[in-house]
Amino acid sequence: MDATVATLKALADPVRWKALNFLRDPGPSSCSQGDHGVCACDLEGVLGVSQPTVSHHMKQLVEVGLVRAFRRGRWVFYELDAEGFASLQVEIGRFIEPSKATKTLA
Amino acid sequence: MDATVATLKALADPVRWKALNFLRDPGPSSCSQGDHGVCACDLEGVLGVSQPTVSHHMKQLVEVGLVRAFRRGRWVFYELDAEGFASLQVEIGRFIEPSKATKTLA
DNA sequence: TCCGTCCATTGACGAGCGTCGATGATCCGA
DNA sequence: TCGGATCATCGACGCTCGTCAATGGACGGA
Repeated sequence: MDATVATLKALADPVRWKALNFLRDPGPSSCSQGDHGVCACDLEGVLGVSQPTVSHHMKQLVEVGLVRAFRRGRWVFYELDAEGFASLQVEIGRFIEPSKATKTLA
Repeated sequence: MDATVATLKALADPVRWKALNFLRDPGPSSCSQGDHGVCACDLEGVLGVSQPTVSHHMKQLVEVGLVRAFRRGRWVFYELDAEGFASLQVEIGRFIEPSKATKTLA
């Protein structure tokens, strides 16, 4: 359950949220090929922060399992990790159903 | 979309996450009647923080629409707001479906 | 092999946030 | 009306986190 809080903390940032939305629906980018994520160099311009800050934020998103990173030659490509969002959606869904005695699973 | 980040920021805290889990499945409490939420006085012991801190955290959860507060006489009762969690679940779900061109809605 | 490009790491600064003690506001019972 | 109990607000402290400039590391082209 602490891992869930860490994932939420990674989501709860305007810059990272903007980055995730760009990964979900990137426009025509310079380096990106479209089928294997978005180049890191594009994020610097989209997010409006410096290159070290981009690296810092993307590292956090990777660590909590919301983003996957691929190295292709000199470039690093990022793409969304659906599993991380799916498990998070499950955790949040537990607060919606009234009281189904959700203690059957550890 | 900024409101979503604010909601996530409210979720991304260990104390508030613990409070929400307690609201979802409270044990036998002293003040609580069970059908209309949990008394604020119980939260102080459960969360392990002081009373002003409890008030501070619960205020944030109410402001973002994750918790509703009812005043009954001298006591304040809190209960989960399913709508807040539902809309948040929708926002997160948008990162799961591959590329459905989700820009049809504003 | 050398150099340029791209990304990661380091160190430091400033803002924001969680926390508490003290105090104020409100609401019953006596 | 008075007093106690419950919650909200205020002010202050300390820590965490986002940010950048500077530097380091890795890769490919010349």
